[in-house]
Amino acid sequence: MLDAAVSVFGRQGFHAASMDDIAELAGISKPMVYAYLGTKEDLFRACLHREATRMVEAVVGAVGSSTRPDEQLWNGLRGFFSFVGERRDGWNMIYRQSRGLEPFASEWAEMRGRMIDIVSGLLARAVESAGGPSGPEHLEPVTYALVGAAESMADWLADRPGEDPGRTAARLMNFIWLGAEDLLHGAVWRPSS
Amino acid sequence: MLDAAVSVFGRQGFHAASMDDIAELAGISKPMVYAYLGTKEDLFRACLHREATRMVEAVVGAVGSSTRPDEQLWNGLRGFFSFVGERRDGWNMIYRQSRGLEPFASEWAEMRGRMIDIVSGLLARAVESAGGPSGPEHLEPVTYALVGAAESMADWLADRPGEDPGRTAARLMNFIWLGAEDLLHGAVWRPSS
DNA sequence: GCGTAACCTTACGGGCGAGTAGGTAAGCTG
DNA sequence: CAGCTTACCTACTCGCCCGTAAGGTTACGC
Repeated sequence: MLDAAVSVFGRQGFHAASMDDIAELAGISKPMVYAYLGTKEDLFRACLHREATRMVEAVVGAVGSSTRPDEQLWNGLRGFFSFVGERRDGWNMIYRQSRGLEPFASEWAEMRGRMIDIVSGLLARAVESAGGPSGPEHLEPVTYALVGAAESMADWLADRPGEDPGRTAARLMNFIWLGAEDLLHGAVWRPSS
Repeated sequence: MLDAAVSVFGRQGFHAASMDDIAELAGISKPMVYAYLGTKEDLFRACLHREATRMVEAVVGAVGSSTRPDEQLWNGLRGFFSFVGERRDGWNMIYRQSRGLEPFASEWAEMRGRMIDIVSGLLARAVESAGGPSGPEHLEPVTYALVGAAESMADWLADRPGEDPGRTAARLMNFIWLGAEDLLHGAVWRPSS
């Protein structure tokens, strides 16, 4: 039943989706939806919460307890891309439909903040183990860049059913890590003039 | 008048925004809005088109005709972040409100595709001038990663009025280029096992 | 056979907002 | 000044869709 809601919301968005559509897809009638899950807003919130939690769990679970920072990142990315590959609708809902929608902005920001924190902590440990120079305020924007890159590639992946999530993760990993490695050791790019 | 619409749409989203709100903010009455710009959908489309065009122009103009690939990328990023810093509402509209909204998905995809093409072409020249190995099908996903990273940092920037766009561009440039440079010369990261 | 309770339906109220009809007032034209 | 055009507004219609009230169906106790 939440699945039906996620599917409809993911495809149509909060406003365009009607409760009748959701009820129909779930194979029940509208008052049942209200009986079980309350208003449309409650329903959307519940869906978003569930999908976001699953996503975070997928990533955290994949990162696991491996030791080397690059391996942690690699595992996390694979977990993330697998999640997106498997749960298209959930991803649509989180990434394409919840962002900037006023009643849910705080929920969304909180869950994305959790994601940022995970990655940020991961990077911090990487910096530490490499003895690099960056303080936390250098780290935060870089974390956003990394997460954004992953999201964008996930979206690319979501529209290409033939692609292998692992392969996509490897591509991104190359891009990130070969850059990050230089950065971790203090290399700096500067404009020429 | 389009400015008013962009502002309201950017903050509220297509559905939550009412034509009365827009008319009021523009200082005219609703029938005027309809007379000049047609239906709500037309209006949204016009706004999106204008803002996206301005954004692309800002980037293309900033890339200019400089020669070195890293300089081109650097200039393009500065143009992009300046745009976002200056035209908050436009950015909100493009990035937070148009994505995945069914009636506008094709418009959005087209304009983002243009952005992707620009960056992709830029990368292709960089690869060529470095004599690197990557074919175009390796290039496309990397372009998505790069664009996604820029978008995410732009969003980070949009919520932090104190930040300097140039500084943000430099951060991203470091992250991207020090990674890209390795890649351009054929370096590859691999999982350990 | 009749109450009744759990469960689900159809079918409606009501509000909100897109889009419009029709009116007002001011500027030309003769 | 009469007649026409332009520019704009107030005030309405109408449809959509959230949320609910009222009614039907099955299962069980007595």
